[in-house]
Amino acid sequence: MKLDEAKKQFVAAWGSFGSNWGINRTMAQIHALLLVSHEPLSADDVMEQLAISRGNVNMNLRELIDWTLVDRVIITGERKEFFTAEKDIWKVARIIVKERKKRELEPMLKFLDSISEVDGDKNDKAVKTFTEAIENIKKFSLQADKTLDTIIKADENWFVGTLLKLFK
Amino acid sequence: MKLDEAKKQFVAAWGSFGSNWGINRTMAQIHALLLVSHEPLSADDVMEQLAISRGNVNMNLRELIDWTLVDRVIITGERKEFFTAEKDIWKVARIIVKERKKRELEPMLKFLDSISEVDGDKNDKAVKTFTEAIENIKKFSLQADKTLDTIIKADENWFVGTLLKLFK
DNA sequence: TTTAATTTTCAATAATTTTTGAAAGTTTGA
DNA sequence: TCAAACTTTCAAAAATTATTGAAAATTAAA
Repeated sequence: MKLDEAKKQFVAAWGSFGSNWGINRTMAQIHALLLVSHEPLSADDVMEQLAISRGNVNMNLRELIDWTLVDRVIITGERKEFFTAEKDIWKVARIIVKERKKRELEPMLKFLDSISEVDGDKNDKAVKTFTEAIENIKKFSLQADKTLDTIIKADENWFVGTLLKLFK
Repeated sequence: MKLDEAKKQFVAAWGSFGSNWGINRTMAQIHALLLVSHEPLSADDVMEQLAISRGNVNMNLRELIDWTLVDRVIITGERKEFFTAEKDIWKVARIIVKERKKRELEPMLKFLDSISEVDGDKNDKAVKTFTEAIENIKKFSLQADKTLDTIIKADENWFVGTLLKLFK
């Protein structure tokens, strides 16, 4: 397969993969494009290669920078800004875990606390089912939170070593 | 807080949580409603409590059953079908992991295999960057696949025991 | 400064996804 | 068998989300 064709397919696949995960398609495509580029790209490069508008590129690049998945780079002698993506996939995974935890899990934990106390007889089956469900979800989420924290802090070697051994 | 109010808030929260994860909001809301119900609900109950149409309820319940998150139950003397959700949150998590792995990770792995060989000089920086990126993503995905398999097979005790200890 | 290059914003528009609801299909009891 | 109860389907409509592109803002060279 030709390099350009393979790149194109990868960008498309990564885009649809991302959109399963609440990340918009274009954002994932730009990320994919930068992941497989051997040199930094300008906004114009991205516009051209993905055939999308300047505004769209700008907004999604900003979002990627916000996630710390992409960095602006200065190229001497160039007026334009250029962009590169973090290439270490373990680091990428840790960044995504960290961001999603912050944006989703932590608010959920806060919310669960806020509804854990309901009026009424604790022996009432309806009340009991509800409070037990919430308690279990809270326990689970706290555990997930801790586990994810450890993963975020861990490096690849820890992962491949300890965890892989554990999961033989 | 009153039980009904707490339930309503939980359903709304679970719905928006779900939609971050590529699960449609209504599907997540129906799941939430069943999670905190002490008795099975009929399609009419769901329609009424969530104020949504019959068709919508039907389609999303079918999807939930397909995911094995919800079961049909027969109530003697009743003509209608009723529905309950799996209440064990660890089991729920394992089901979701399993389904998403099947629907997303496995196709991605297949795809990565299909583009790993590109024409051209292996010393060409562009080719090298691409093949290395794909190889790394493949390695990562294979590792994730294995790890998730172990999690799917594990039970809660294993989780809380071994994994929690590991993650002190 | 001034001006040209570049980036950002955002209202309008387009694309996509979800929901509705009525008609068609199925099941069950009499 | 019939008919009422219930479930499923799916085209059209509504809601949501993403994209465009031109104008405004910013930046940097001269």
